[in-house]
Amino acid sequence: MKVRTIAALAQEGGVGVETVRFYQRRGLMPTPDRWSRDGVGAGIRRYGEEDVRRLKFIRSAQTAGFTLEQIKELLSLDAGEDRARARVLASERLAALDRTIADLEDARSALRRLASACASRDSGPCPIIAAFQGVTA
Amino acid sequence: MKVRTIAALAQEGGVGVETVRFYQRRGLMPTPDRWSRDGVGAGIRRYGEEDVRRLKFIRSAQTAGFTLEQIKELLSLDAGEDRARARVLASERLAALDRTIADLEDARSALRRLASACASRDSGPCPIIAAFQGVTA
DNA sequence: TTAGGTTCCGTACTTAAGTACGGAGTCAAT
DNA sequence: ATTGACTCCGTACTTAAGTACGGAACCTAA
Repeated sequence: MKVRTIAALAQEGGVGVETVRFYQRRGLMPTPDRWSRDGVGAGIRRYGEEDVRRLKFIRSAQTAGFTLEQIKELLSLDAGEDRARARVLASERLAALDRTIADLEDARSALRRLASACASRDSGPCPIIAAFQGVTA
Repeated sequence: MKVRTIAALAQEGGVGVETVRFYQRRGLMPTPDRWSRDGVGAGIRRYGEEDVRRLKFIRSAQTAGFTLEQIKELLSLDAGEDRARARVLASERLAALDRTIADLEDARSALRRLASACASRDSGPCPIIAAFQGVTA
């Protein structure tokens, strides 16, 4: 099993070192014991595959719109028995996500209107505010 | 033309009074002159249809992912002549929006996997972290 | 005309998610 | 053994977008 320093872990997870530390403080990532290969001195903390998976999960869950607090709960559920709670969190987020996606799709069509309203020729104002009228979001 | 107080304006725009004030401080909303119907005293500021449209536009543009700073620029473009700049802003945002929507759709399918992975029966842990593996976002 | 609800304004506080800093300890290569 | 990079840790700062507060001015209905 490959071990890595916090910098290598952070890089694999696509975040900065300080962010990993921040997740540790918030209880989302473990703070493994320090150790040195030669057993001399206090050593530094080293990280494994599990930590990489965990870190990547945090990033994906964030993309899904979970807050760090909720992700923390998800991580605890991953190890626990409470499937019902997991389903609740997933389906609530799913519903919110569907709303968000719908809103963004409305926004996209408003932007398309805007782009084409301002496309023809190169002089005079284009009605930016008007391009967004009628968007319910 | 109907005039309204700041509270009525805020309500039509779906925001709080303090938010309207905040937009004024940031230069996104005008701060109309005060006046009283009977001409006595300093009066209060009153708002019209244009302000309502402007406020609603700000909210929609926010949904589209523009920052307040960018929205401020859009508002100035709405009155100006720089169509090219408007197209740049719109198309940049459109590209970002497409990426975001794609990411959210990935997240949605991960959540679906999660929900169904935790659906069957009611005991034992469900692999929350694993349900998100393979999501590029 | 007076009571109460609003408005106005400046200033301060909040939240989420980082980001930065500084000094001391540790590691790896020369 | 030294040097330069990296780690550790506590604390402080940042950013975006609000939210809240408090006192003075203002407006409206009774």
